[in-house]
Amino acid sequence: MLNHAIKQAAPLPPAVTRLASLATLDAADLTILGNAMQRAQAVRVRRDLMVEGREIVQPQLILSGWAARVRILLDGRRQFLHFLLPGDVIGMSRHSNPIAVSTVVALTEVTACPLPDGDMPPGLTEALAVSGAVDEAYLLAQIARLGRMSARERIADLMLELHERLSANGTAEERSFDMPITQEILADAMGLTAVHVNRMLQSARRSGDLLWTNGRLTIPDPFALARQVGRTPTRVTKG
Amino acid sequence: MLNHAIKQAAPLPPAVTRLASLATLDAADLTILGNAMQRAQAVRVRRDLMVEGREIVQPQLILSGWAARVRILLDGRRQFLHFLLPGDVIGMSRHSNPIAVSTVVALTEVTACPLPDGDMPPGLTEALAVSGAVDEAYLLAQIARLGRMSARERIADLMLELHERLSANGTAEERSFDMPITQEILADAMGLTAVHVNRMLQSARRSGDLLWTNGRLTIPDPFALARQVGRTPTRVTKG
DNA sequence: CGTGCTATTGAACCAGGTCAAACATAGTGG
DNA sequence: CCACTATGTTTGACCTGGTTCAATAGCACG
Repeated sequence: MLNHAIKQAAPLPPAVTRLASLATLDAADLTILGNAMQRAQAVRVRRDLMVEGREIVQPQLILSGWAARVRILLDGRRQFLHFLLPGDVIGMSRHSNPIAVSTVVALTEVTACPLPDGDMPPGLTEALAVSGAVDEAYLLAQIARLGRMSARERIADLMLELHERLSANGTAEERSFDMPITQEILADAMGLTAVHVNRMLQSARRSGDLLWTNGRLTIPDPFALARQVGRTPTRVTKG
Repeated sequence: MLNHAIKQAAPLPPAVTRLASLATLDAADLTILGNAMQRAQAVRVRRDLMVEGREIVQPQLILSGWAARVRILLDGRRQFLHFLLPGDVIGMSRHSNPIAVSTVVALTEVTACPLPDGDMPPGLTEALAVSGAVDEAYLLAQIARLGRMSARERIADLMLELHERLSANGTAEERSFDMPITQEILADAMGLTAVHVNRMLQSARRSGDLLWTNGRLTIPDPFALARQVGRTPTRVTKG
């Protein structure tokens, strides 16, 4: 079938794949999205996409690369709150004169495009609303991880979450995905030190739970690992 | 002035005070709110106001008492994600067929009323939107606390947050407020054990930072304590 | 072929956890 | 009015998961 052949030749961009997984998008939605993506801009590593306390100019959609929401304490301690992957939205808000409640920094080279902040066709509106709900669910998961899981569990649980999220945007394999971050960044996301993260990763590798080489993370048996840490997939809508 | 006299005689309920602090409410907003509050219902301690994974029937507004969002791990470990105080809203969502992403449990006897989930006058709509943004800010603060603060700092920071929030709904004094929870609940909110919370509270009392007696918490010098832990007030709108 | 990250390893240390017992305090029922 | 129970707080002794500090090694890049 022609349609099929075309799809194979030109797969959807990850950001579109993700949004389409959250709500049904029709032609009008895809047009708006396509236009927005024309205005994509590159952001270099370590540059901020958004700064805590500053007015939010426009919501943005991550098209490629990894970013993160981050808080820095006065003495320099750093906590990553949430990773932002292709298809994730930043700076959405439903009220007037919003200011950013966290800084967003690029962890790799990132491309992102501004999103119209006014009215949008219903499919896209719904997708963005669902995206917001999913984000909240991941924030809650992060709290439970930091508050009540051991270092081993935190890392396993986060890897499963990333696998789930990258699967939703079509950029993960069945048991592996690219993870272009350092152990130090992972440590600052998990409330641990880089040294301890290193030791836990080695221990996880020895036990066959996780392998991380050349920027690629492999989870030999995602299902078994999920059972082991008591993880269930994140859902925000019925049906 | 008569108006003044009336206000003194019948101060606004905490929930209204809070919402009015988030957006300008006019007569139409107050009418809707007043009607909703007629349908207030009591919820007993330990009862759930909402269960993770179940469909959200209707958003609710907390009128009195304390509740919390909570996650329980498979082996029974418990993490409170966020405290819910009078004026807080639960179960708001912007998408269709939402399911609850966390359980909400009453920590004390609670009264709450259902909120219309359709269209509302603009002031109330804005207040609820701002409320959602504030909630998100507090979730982020909780992540930073659990991930990167010491036990002492976590407790001090949370107490300052509660003081800020209870001030916004008019139920806190300048340097104290009622805190009707146990040390074990506090521990499960801070990712600590009850034993350690107890020791930290005693140490905080000895150093004059916090006193907690007869269910009332006193912060002798909130301003100094905030400076000490590097805390700045939470803001989500400009102006 | 130095310079700057990132990853790895070892050894000593400590914040916070665990376990167990004692000590309130408030109902509650007899 | 007093035992009896239940829930919460406090204390002590000991233990461990994770940190700290420091040194080494790998690797990309100019």
